[in-house]
Amino acid sequence: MSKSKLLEKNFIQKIIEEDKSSNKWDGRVHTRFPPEPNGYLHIGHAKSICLNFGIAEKNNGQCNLRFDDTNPLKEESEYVKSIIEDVKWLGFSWYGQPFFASDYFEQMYEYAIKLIRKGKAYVCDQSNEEIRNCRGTLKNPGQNSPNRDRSIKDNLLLFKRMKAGEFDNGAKTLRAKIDMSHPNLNMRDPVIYRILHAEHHRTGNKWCIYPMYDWAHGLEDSIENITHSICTLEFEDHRPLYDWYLAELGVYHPQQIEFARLNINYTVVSKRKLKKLVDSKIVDGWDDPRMPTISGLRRRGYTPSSIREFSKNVGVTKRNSVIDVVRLENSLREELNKTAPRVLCVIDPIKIIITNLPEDHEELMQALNNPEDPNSGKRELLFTRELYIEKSDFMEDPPRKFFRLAPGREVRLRYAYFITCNDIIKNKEGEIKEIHCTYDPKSRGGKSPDGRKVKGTLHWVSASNVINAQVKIYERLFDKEEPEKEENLFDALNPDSCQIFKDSKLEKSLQNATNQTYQFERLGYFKKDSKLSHKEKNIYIRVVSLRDSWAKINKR
RNA sequence: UGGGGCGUAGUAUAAUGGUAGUACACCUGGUUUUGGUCCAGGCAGUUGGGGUUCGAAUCCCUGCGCCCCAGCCA
Repeated sequence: MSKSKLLEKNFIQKIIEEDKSSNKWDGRVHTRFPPEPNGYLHIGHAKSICLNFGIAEKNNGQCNLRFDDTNPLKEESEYVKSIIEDVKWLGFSWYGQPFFASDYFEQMYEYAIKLIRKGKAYVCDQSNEEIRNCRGTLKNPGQNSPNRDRSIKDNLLLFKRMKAGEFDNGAKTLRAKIDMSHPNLNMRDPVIYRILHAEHHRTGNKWCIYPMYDWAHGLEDSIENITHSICTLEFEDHRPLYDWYLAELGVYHPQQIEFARLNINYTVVSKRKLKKLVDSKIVDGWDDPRMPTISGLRRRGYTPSSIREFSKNVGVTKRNSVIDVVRLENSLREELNKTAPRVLCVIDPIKIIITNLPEDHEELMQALNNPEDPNSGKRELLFTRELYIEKSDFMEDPPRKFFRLAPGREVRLRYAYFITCNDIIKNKEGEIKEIHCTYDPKSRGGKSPDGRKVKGTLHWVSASNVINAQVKIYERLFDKEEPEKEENLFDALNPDSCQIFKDSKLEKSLQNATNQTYQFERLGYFKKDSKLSHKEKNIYIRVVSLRDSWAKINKR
């Protein structure tokens, strides 16, 4: 708590505190989260959501959820639905009902007429290409449109005819009359309305002219009485235009503040690129557990609180930065370590025969449900002559630092006995079929009365008391640190981002498993894939691995 | 000088002109029936150069580097 408290005062919060003390907005704080419904929300949006809703919460203000749906060509109600679900899931509640920019189309249109009447906007006949050619370059000024000095009367008439649908797509635009030689390209007579004969997901065919972002966004903020309009850095250049429109209209004028968007290594946070992954079927939809979408993280097993904690910890500044993806994973591990019940499961099994045990031997061993939580209680594990352990926990010819089972070596079976490997049974192909061991009856519970120490403790399950399951181990989707920088996104893909184990053996107690996340001891956190599992089939996915210092040593 | 931003350990982020701190990563060691957790310690930083000042990450000057902008996308 104190740790995160220190991190809470970012530069935006400071601005807000200054505004409060100067009573700039009568002490109000009203933010908004304004997604365009053209894709699913991702972890980058989560940061923005946590910022906007968090700032409002912290300052006893409100935050609107507003769909910035001004482009009928890209937007769908499927996305609206998912966005609502995702924001809710993250644990935030917005002010009133969700708002839609499209609900303000009429008002925006009236404001445009007001601007025309003021002589500050004109209908332009130039084509897309002509406008581009006349815009000038970064270093050279642009040229005025031939229609720039059209009379107010003509502009009014033409604009009404645009709205009435008398012109084709792209035939005319409404433009602001600012300055074609302005050093900021956004101020060179920007387009306010374009003609788009397209069906809108909410207004249907009522409109054939649609407002551009710069025009629409400030008005939306103004109409909703927003105080602080928080957006990302690339809109810094648009702020002069945001301010110009609201000032010319003489309407309520919120303050736009820009912050740096979230970047995470080994992942992409671009709706366009994520859509490409979905459309090309490289992933199993927007909610594929490898996707950095909110829905993907949810299916993967991320908790809302771990995402909120992460968002808070990465901070809010104006510098572009790249956050290490392990910080996201760590915030999840930190929570799951405290909450996840432990079980013993073998993902990639190999059989062990305890040769000094009778065939029908059955013995119940006591196991802690969670060593981190003394109130979590105990459960029983069945110990029998035939067991499974993890293939990777045995080596025929182990390196020095391998603490696990090997010929002649003694290890502990968690919550059970010490066992020693005596023999290896192979098939004709030379593959190991079973490992023969003897157990030390005096080491029951995992302690030896003679004080003998063993270095390794292995997880295991009884061969006669298991649940069969399929387990999916996900690795990062990209193996390049900055996949966004790759010329071809697909070149950055990790070919082994999903490994499937079809013959995993789960501890029997999991037959009553709920949808919660369990720790498979020594392996990581796992949960049932609620989308793919059904009664006859168990599919578990690895939510996140445990920290693995052995893997690190082994790599060297 | 087209315009707008940004430069603090490997990464990220703090520090009213007053001891450059924190987290993650990395390295040591301790505890441990999870090579997990936990605990202790270590490594490591103000973009360069000037100036103001008793004192500069912070103020001034001047370099250098990085990001964004020429959609009728948002």
